This record gives sequence, structure tokens and C-alpha cells, in this order.
Amino acid sequence: MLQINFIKNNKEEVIKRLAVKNFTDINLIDEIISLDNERKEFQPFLNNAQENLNKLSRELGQLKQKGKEEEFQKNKLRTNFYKIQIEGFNSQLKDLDDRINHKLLLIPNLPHDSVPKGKTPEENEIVREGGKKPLLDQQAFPHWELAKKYDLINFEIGNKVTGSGFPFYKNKGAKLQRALIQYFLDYNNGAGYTEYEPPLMVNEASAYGTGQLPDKEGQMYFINEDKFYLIPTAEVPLTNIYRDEIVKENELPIKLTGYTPCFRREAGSYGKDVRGLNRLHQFDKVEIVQLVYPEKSYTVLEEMVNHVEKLLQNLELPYRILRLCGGDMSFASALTYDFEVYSAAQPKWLEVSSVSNFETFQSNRMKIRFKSADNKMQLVHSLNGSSLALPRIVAALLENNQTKDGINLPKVLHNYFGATEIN
RNA sequence: GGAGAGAUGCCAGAGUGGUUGAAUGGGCCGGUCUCGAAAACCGUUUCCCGAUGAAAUCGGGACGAGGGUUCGAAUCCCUCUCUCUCCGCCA
Repeated sequence: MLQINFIKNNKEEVIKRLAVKNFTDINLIDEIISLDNERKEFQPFLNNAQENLNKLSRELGQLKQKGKEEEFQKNKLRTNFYKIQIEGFNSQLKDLDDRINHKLLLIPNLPHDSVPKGKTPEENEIVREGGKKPLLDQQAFPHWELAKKYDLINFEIGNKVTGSGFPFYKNKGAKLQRALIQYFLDYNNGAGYTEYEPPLMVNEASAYGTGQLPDKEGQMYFINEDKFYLIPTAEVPLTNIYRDEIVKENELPIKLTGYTPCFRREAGSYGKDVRGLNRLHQFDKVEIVQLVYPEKSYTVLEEMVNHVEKLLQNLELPYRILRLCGGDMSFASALTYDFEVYSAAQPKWLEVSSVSNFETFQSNRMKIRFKSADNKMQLVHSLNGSSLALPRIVAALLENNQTKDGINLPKVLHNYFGATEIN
């Protein structure tokens, strides 16, 4: 959520930058500003009435203590006037606050200067590519065939036991999951990220904090009885650790990592785009989150991009890094880099990570602050990224490294997997 | 799931209707002393909103959250959340 004072002081810039995200509801901005002005005019009236009542109450208290009952009763009547006033002002002010908040929640984060204009994924900017695309035989198999051939993943049982998008990993398929998770976590630990194993369900306040609510309600599984949401990503519990906290300056940067299954309802869409592991309702992911000094967040973003890039290089996968255009970015992000790996038998680029800087958009909602050296309260900047989401990595590993007799695994996984290939 | 107790500042903990944003102790920070440190002593130390920005100052609000009673609530009442103790169930 944007800070209202920033909107007021930089209205033209806000409008200009929101246009990059194809947000053009200028009326909404004007409404917010005029509502906030109204609120500011109103506040003193309430404060005054309160002050008067407080004074009178103190006087009444003294009369009571001195036992001047008659005077007390006489003056007591005067409080009614203020009470009625206060009640009226209060409800109007609350109404204004609610309306302002409600409207503020509808405004997306401002995109960074470097965000390209555009509406569709085709307009994302390719920053760089790396790795080598493999040369596969004509009869190379897509991963869902390979998964069946080597008995790694069983989609049919998943369909029966739960539903589509909930596969069973089996045998070496299950072990590969375990190996990847372990490797990713170790890799993140090595870069100074503190490991957490968070809850897989969160309450409503947490879902608001990271921005899943109010508008993305339909994407999350919901436990009605307890009002819990199944997490769509570890970002939600990890970042919310610090909700409503004032952290010490010397604690920054805070670097967190965690493995969790992720649950996404992702209504609709069947067919070849979602075959096999391409899109699931439940999948495994290792996430990284950082809370940092505002001035350092873009340096940290680059650092995180390099971190993920190195991971893909270690996995020996062909990849490319995209800077998302305004239209493809998420509501809360100021700048997002997507990572895609090339899955050679489909053949297709698959998104495996998304690394974003949210600046103060999340921390303002969550009130994650620190006191700077000059004793000023400041919001931290929050960033997160996947390192990495498993299913599409598995798809690419299987497809790209297939041979006639098996699937070769990259060197970094040999020890974790306990073998050099799947056969 | 049943019964009971509780939630106060960075921490411990007092306060059970009236100048209490909050005693006291500890911690933190600053100072005196010291070559330096410890000890001792002194001082400081919550956050939000508003008064056009900053500082100072002033006003309002916040004692788990939300509502209520009252001229006045940390203190009384209701609902919720969480914690602890005992019992039950349980990987």
C-alpha cells in the first residue's frame, strides 16, 4: 500500500508511473487526496471536543472528591453537549478513514524507473541469457513421458486421491525432490539466509500483509472452520514474521529462507500449457526473503538476481532473465525479474523464479519499521524471490538431460541424490 | 474437548474507577568519576494522528483486539484472540 503523504506530495509523478502499469484511474487518486484533506480538516474538531470533555471530567473529579455534590450534578449536564459532538465527529472520521483505506488498497505499487512499458508478457525485456540449449533427438520425450518411463511421478493416482494438479512423486522422483530442496536450502544458507520451516496456513491478517488479500482471495485455498489460508508461497509466513515489529537497525539486512509446499487454486485453464509439471495446485518451492535499508534495496535486488542466476548455472540449465513490463508485473512489486529455464522437449521457456523489490509497499501494510541512526522511524524495504520452484526445474532437468538409457544429473546434485543419473 | 488463571513499556513487575503514558527494579543510551573499565551517582529512553515541512512545543489516541457502562476506564461488563495450569484425547 502506498503512503498517502507520498501520493499527495507527488501526485503527477504517481499518475505518470502508474500509467506504466496501465493503471489510469486518476479519479481514484483525486478522491483519496480530497478525502484525506477532509480528514485532516476534521481531526481538530474531534480533538477539541475531546479536550473539552477531558478538562471538564477532571474538574468533575475534583468536585466529587471535595464532596460538592450539588455543583457536580449541575456541571455534569454540560458533558452531554461534548459527548454528542464527539460521537458525531468520531463516526464521520471513522467513515473517512475506512473509505481512504479501502481506496488506497486498490492502488498498485509504483513501478521503478527501469520498468518497461507494455501490457503482455511478450513485451517483457530480456536482460540476458545463459547456459546452453541441448541438442535433442527428434524423438526426445517431454517430461511427463519421462516421468512415466522411469516411474518418477504419478499424475493419475494424484487425480484419484485428490484431483488434478496434485501429483505423487515416487521412487527416484521423490528422492530428486528431496535432493533439490536440500541443495537449494544449503545454497541459500551459504549466502547468509536464515532457514525457517514455517506454518503452511496463515491467518487473515497475514494474507493481507503480503498483499494476497483483498483481491486475490480466489487463488488461495481456505479453511473455513478456522479462517486459515493455505499459503501460496513461503513469502507469506516468512515476511509476516516481522509484521508489526520495529526491528533494530543493526539487525538489517534480515535474510530468510524456507522450504514449503505451495498451494494455488489457479482456477481454470486446461490443455497443453498445464500438462505435466507445468502448472500444479501443490508444488514445492524454496523461497528467499530480505528486509533491508531503503537505500540499499536495489543493490540487494541485483544481489538476489545474481544469487538465483548462479543457482541455475550450477544446475547447468539454459536460462534467461526477463525484466517484467508494467502490464505483467504483480500488484505489489516495484521491479521484478523473472527467470525462465528452457525445457527442450516441449520445447518451451518455463518460469522458475520471480525476484522482486516491493520497496515499502508490503512493509507499509505490515508496519515493519526500524529506527535509523538519526532516531527516525522508517519503513524497511522488502524483497523476495524463489530459489527455486521445483516442478519446472524438474521438467527441464528431465527433458534436457535425457539420453537413451537414462537422465544425467548435474554435478551439484550427485551427492544429494546419491547417484549421477536416473535410470 | 472440559475446568481454572492470566495478557500492562525493551524485560521483569506494581497499579483494581479520577492530574497514571503509567510506581519500582533491570536493560539500553548519554553524562560525572577514571589512563581505561567496573562500581557508584545523575539524566534519558513507547508508538500513532493532528497543529503547512523540520526541531521544540501543544492537543488527541493507544495498557492483547473489538464493543459496552460511566462525567471520567489499565482498572467494571460482554465478545474474540493468545498464553499458562490441571484433566481428557493424540503423532
